[in-house]
Amino acid sequence: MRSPCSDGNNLKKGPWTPEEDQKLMDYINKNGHVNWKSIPKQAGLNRCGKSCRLRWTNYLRPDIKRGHFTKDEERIIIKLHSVLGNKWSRIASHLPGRTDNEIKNFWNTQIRKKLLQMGIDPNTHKPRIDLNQLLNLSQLLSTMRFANPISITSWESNGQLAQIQLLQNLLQLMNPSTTTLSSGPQNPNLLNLIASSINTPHEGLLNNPLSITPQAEPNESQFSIGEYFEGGFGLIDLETNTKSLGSTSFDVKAENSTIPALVEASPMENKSSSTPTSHLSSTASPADNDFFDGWEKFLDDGDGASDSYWREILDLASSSQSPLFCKKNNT
DNA sequence: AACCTGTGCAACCGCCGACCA
DNA sequence: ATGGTCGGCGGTTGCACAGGT
Repeated sequence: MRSPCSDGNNLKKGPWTPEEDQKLMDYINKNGHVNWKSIPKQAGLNRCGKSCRLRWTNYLRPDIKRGHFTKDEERIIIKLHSVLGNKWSRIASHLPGRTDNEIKNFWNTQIRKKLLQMGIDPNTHKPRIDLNQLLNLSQLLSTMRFANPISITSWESNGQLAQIQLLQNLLQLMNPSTTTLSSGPQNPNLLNLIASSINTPHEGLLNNPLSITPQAEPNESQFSIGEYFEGGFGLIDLETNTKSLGSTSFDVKAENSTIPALVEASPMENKSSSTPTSHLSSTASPADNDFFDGWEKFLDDGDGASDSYWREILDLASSSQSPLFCKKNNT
């Protein structure tokens, strides 16, 4: 049985007038709201109960805090969203005076946009990687540079950017229209390998505890720094693009951290964004081997003239101490 | 001045789970 | 056990407004 709001009766819809607001406020202030369905009739409103409830909870409630979101609120929202996903009411429960609707709107109109501009997938809270971005590695490096400037700087000073450039060239060869690689360039294994390779082994996953205050449900209140960065750049100041590892709301105990794992920005992955899923670990996975197996197959399928050239590159990659390929060495 | 486009936000819709008879 | 009702939630829509052409 559908709610009367959806039926073809003569109940009013659309924006509320000041008179309607006053009627609803007067009634609820006097009688409270036990049964929303009965409220419209008793308050003299030609609205459905659902509409009244929405108007009250999102607008008329006396404890609603209106106005712009503060920086702290913004950080909390991003942080909680990285853990909870689109659970707006749960997020709102951590922000006194803010409604789920308000937070949802704020996310969709502002935070989401900012994250996208920063190259961060707002669903996964990770750098967005698609083929175009892979082919434009400078953008990727720019994202990584602010995520972990020390690491990137050391790469540059070690001349390892040349190897990154090499990787870029490799990727360019994986154009779907020309490659015979069965798994294809969008293979998550490839992207994961690249991402995991970028995490230098000496930095590793720290798994230092990171607590959120006030305490909430266990899965909301505690997660590791590794999960945090996998979960997103929650504490990055969106205005300045600088990391802010201390705030009034979060007690961040670990500052030294790994570069966030990179993932493929695909709709399928976004489906599972509400819970932090397992991503790249510091140990190589079979997926890594699949990547190299794929390359070997690619080489085998190629013409003989270029074989030695590509095999040389692959050997170099396999034996390199470069962070880019360290996972292969770990196997 | 008129039109177009983008943005922000209030409100609605449809689904789901809890509760109850 | 079942079906109806209700409240809550997340996704989506539509409107008002601002800024640009």
